[in-house]
Amino acid sequence: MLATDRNLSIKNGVKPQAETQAETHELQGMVDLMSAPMTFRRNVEIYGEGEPAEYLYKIQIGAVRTYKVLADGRRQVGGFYLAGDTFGLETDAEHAFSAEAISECKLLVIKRSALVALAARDYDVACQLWALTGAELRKVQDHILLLIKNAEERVAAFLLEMAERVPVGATVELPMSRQDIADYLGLTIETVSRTLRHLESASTIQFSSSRRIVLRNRSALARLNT
Amino acid sequence: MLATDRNLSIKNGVKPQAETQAETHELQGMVDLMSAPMTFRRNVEIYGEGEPAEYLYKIQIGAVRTYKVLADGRRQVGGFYLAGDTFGLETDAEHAFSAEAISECKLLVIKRSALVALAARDYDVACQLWALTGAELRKVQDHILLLIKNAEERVAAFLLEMAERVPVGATVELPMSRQDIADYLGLTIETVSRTLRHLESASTIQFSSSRRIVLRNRSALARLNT
DNA sequence: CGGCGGCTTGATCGGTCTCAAGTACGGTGG
DNA sequence: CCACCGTACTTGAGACCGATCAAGCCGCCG
Repeated sequence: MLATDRNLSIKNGVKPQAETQAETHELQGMVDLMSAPMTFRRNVEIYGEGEPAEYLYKIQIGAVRTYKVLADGRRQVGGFYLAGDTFGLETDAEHAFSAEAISECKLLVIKRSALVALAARDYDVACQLWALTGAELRKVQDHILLLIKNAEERVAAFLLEMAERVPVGATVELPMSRQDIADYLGLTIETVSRTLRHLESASTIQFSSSRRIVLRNRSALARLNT
Repeated sequence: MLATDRNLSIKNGVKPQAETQAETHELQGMVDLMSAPMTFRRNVEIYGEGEPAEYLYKIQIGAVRTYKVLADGRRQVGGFYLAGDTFGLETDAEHAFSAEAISECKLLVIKRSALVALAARDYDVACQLWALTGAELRKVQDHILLLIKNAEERVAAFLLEMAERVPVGATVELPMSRQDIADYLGLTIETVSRTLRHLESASTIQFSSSRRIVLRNRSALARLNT
C-alpha cells in the first residue's frame, strides 16, 4: 500500500495563475493541479499486484520498476520508469503488477477517480488516458520481441533503450541492479554480466563503473538489435 | 492492405428497429450499425505492420493471428483472435503488427474514425475503446509471463488459454498450425510437437487428431502453469 | 496412386543456466 | 585515513534444455 500517512488532498497548485484555461485542460496541467507529492525510499513498495488501482503516479525524480513474482519465486520485471514517466494507470480495478522504487523517488500521485471524472467532461483528457494505455501497450509489445532474442541481442536492445531515455551524451547511468536487468530481459544475472563484459571486450561499450556505461559503438549495438 | 475490392460503406444495419436508443449507445450495438462484413481466405493478410490503422475488426467466424517478422526472418505471433474477438484497434496511427486469417474468416470491419467521432460525443463509447486497449494490454502482459517459462509450462499455458476460449467440453479444436503455436510461444515447431506428445504419454492430454486435443487432466496442466 | 504440406521423431550441437568461488565497491566505525 | 563488512558484481566449469539438422510418417487431394 501507499507507504505514507500523508493526506492525499489536492495540493501542489503552484502553477502560474496567468495560465490559460485551455492549457489547464491538457493532462500535464491537470496532473500538476490534482496531484500530491510523495517520496519513496530505495526498494520500498509503491503498490502491490492485485491491490485496488486508485492512483497513478508520475515520476519527478528517481526510478521505478514494476514486476510480478511467479509461484516458484521467479520474478519478471515488466518495465522501468524514469523521471517524467507515468505508471500505475489501469483500466481494470486492480494493479496487474507490483511497483517498487529502484532509487530514492519523488513522485506525483494522482487519484484515478479524479482523472476519470475529468475525462467524462473533457474529451481531450479521455484521449490522453487512452493514449497512455496505448503507449504502455506498445512498450509491452516491444518487450515481447526482446524475449525471443538471444542474450547478446537482449542486452544490446536494453542498452539502446536506456540510452534513448537518458540522452546525456553516449553515457548511460543505470539506476537498476544486474538482477533487475536480468529479470527484465528474462536472463540470469550471470549471463547479463558476461554479456556486458563481452561487449566491453569487443569495444562496443566501456564501463566507467559497473553502472555507468559509455556506448562506444552504437551501430554495433543497433546491428544486434535485429 | 485490405485484400478486397468491396466498398466499405455503412452496411449490415440489420438489428431489430425496436431496440432502444440507450442500447445502441453500447459499443456492441454501434459496431453492428457501423460495420461492413468482409471475408478473408486462409493465410490472407488482413493488414500489414506499419500500415495506417483505419479500421478495427470483429470476428464473426474464423480465427486470426497477429505477428511481426524480425529482420532475420524470425516471426513472433502476438496473439490469436477467435469468433467474438476484436482486433486491430490502435491508439497510434499505424498498425504495430500484421494480421492474417488463420482459417476462412468472416469479419465485421469498423472505421476507426467513425468510432472515435462517436466517442467524442458519447463517454461510454470512449470508455469502451479505452477498455479494449486495456484488455489487450493485459493479454500482452500475460504473454510476457509465458515467455520466461520452460517449454512444457508454455505449452500447458497455451492449452489452458485455448480451452478457456473455446469452452466446448474438454476438447480443444486448434485452428492454427504447429508453426503458429511455436511462434506464439517462442519455441520451435519440433519442441512444440515433442512437448505435446510428452503430455500425451503422461495422459495429461489425448489427441483426436493432430489439431483436436482432449484435456484429460486439467489440474496437471494448471500445475505446470506456475 | 503419387505428391505435397503438416507433423513427428531421432541424433547432435550449442547457448544459457546452475553451482561455486573470487573480486570490487560503498558505507560504517575506529 | 584505514580496516572491516556486506552487497553487488564478476568469472569459471559443468550440466541441461531446447535448437538445429535430418529423416520419416501421416493424411489429404488431385
